[in-house]
Amino acid sequence: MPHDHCPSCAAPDLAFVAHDHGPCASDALARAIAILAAKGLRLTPVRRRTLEILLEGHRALGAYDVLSRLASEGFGAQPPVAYRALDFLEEHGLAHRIRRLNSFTACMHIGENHTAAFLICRACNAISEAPATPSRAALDSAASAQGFAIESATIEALGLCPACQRAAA
Amino acid sequence: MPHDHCPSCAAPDLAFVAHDHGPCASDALARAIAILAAKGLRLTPVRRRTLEILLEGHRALGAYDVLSRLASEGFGAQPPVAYRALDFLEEHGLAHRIRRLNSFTACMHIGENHTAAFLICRACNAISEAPATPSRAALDSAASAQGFAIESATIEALGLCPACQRAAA
DNA sequence: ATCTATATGTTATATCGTAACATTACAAGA
DNA sequence: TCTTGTAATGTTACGATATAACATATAGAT
Repeated sequence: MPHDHCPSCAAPDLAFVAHDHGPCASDALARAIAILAAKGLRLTPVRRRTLEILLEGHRALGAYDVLSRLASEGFGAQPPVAYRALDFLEEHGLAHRIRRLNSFTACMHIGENHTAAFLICRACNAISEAPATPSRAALDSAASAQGFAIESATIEALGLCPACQRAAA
Repeated sequence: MPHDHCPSCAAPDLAFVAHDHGPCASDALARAIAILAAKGLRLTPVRRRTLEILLEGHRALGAYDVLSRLASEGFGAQPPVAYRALDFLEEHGLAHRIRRLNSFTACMHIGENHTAAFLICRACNAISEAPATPSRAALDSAASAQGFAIESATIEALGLCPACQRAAA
């Protein structure tokens, strides 16, 4: 369900475009709070901080990167601390796992019911969450041709963002 | 480039269908030999055996699974032995990496120039290589809307194959 | 205030993957 | 045939990613 009243839905993904990132982050955080409240789930300090860390940029962070940030801020220092927070965020649609990088990124379309496709720049590591509806529909159709029932889909592309293409040329 | 003269191109993927698997494997091996010969590359004993192991079924094997098989047959017993063979096969289109499972599966469409989509049954672990052309086209179009140049795509779906859906019902 | 479910923290270990370097086999030219 | 450069295989050692199992603490309900 796209929100046409909000900037992040109307506009294409800004990951590859210079922009004021503050609103991206604060908007996402506000949505996260609303969604968890609606579901009766708790955005505890570790979880909130983990989400904020992911929201610092359009990139993916490994669990151990997140962990060292958390540890330096007084949270637990062992892997399950990070994995649990990240898994919670992913389970409730606030973050995504980037399989290609064994890492995690904040969801930029919180609250929209979506399959995400990720464009991963191999040069600058920026990650854009692209509209995946058509791609997902095509995948659904290939799956039903074999009688396969999809429960979750992973769609990721590795390549070069516009700026890094120019830099490489 | 589909081969309409060969069974594996004309027919839909057989992973979820009971079938005589012998031809799948021997056909794939024959194609692998032809392709490597054409490129002047060597299908050495480890590489060949690794491919044969992957070709034993429509499923994915972890690098360490492959490694223990290789080791038990007198090949080296250290991880790089398996990873090198697997990476070689992937690089030349004879095998695919399944990101979702951190594992590898034989390519069932060797020699066809394709982006693969994988249907992964979470109950029986069978893996089907589905036609991904439409899905990939949609992804390309989402990428170019952001000026992103895709170099490689990962399209995977987790769910239930027909037989396991019936078993679950 | 107590109870219960949830969340956080720990130790320990499993699993996946690669860097660096020594040794062996191979193919191509002298 | 013999050298010789290159590719392939093997090793040790380690780094990176992830989870099992269990102890402690906290929030919210009664």
